[in-house]
Amino acid sequence: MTDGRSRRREDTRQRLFVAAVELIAERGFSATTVDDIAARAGVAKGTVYYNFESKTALFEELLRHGIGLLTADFRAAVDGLPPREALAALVRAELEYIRRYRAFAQLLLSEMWRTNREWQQTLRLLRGEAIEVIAESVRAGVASGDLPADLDVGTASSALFGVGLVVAVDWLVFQPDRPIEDVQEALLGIVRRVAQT
Amino acid sequence: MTDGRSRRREDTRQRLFVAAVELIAERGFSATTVDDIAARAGVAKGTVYYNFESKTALFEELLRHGIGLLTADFRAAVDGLPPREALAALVRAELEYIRRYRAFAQLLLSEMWRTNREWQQTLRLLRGEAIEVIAESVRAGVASGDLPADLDVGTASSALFGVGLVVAVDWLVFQPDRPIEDVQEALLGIVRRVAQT
DNA sequence: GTTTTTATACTGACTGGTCAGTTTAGAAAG
DNA sequence: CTTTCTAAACTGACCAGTCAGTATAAAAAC
Repeated sequence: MTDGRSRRREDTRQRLFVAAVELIAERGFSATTVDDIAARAGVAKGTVYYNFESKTALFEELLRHGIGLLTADFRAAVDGLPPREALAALVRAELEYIRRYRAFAQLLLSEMWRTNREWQQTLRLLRGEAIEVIAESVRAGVASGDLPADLDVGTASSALFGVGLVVAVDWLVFQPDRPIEDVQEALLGIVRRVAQT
Repeated sequence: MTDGRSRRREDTRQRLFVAAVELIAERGFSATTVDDIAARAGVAKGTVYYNFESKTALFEELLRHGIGLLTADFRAAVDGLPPREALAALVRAELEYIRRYRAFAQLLLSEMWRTNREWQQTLRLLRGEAIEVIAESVRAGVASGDLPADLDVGTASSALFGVGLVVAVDWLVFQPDRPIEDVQEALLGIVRRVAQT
């Protein structure tokens, strides 16, 4: 199944993803040209269109791929943990992810709350999947009494997700010298306080 | 001083601001055309260039105008208040602002953490001015012992600013039916807890 | 007060360039 | 002998910015 041909192809697609994510994080989708993406990936323009339907399709697959990884990390992080520990693990996982896929996180932050774009629907769905993992832990915690009973599951989950994203990206952009541990500690401290019953 | 001519011109500029902010919030800067802006403002394309140097210049002035209003609101909100009350007042002011200038808030969220764009410098400066108002209250609170001594002023201030923006815009985009008071209460509750000495 | 002049505000067709996407003939990899 | 990629030319839509000309309000001249 994974013969040399499809591995090679997967490699090319990966290089295109990396090139696209970096450029789009910097300049935004519309300001990034297909020629730029191809050049940075070290590939001919035709190859982009051999591997993807269109520029938009490339971007949508990129979103699917990136958020898919994040969701998987979230699932792995909470696996088997009780609610309060699960929340701490989620914060750690999110920051770790953002540190590793910095450009993708920046791109997400820029596109997440935009309306009226073609991929809006896709993004909304994917966001829902990632947040649902958080929501499961919050829901369990509220049910078991480990978390405040008056906590609104939906709001708390999306707030946790969004706050991690902003604080981490803000740190990456405006105070890149500061060690990530500081940010993680600050965020964990906040979550711990808010989670107090 | 305010003769018919300059009043008319100011009117046109205002209409262009409103049109531009709505379109850019939806589609982003690059995907918004000058023709679109002119059409929505109900003026000819040439008028845009009569009133502004370029598309980018229009956007930069828009940023200045919008963040200027926010900073002024912040100053008015904290005026004379002791630190802890000042923080609550800032949260209220920020949410009130976002409710009123919804599109601008969305635009800010999308463009704030982008790198390598022409207006990046301007935006960074303006962000600094707004956050400095928050920082003054935090600093005073830490000094007087009203706020935890180990609170990092810079991080806390920018986190407060960013969190308000994200939570509010997330609410506007994904749960528009929910009354703003809920969001305000939730946010105030969090800030109160975090601010505990 | 009516006419002429001037300054300011605005118009919209036009231009030069850019960019997504296509096409082609062929090379390289498997 | 098929799949994947290359290189380069090409098309057509779209778009930022320009410019010659028009409209209008106020000031100047009569």
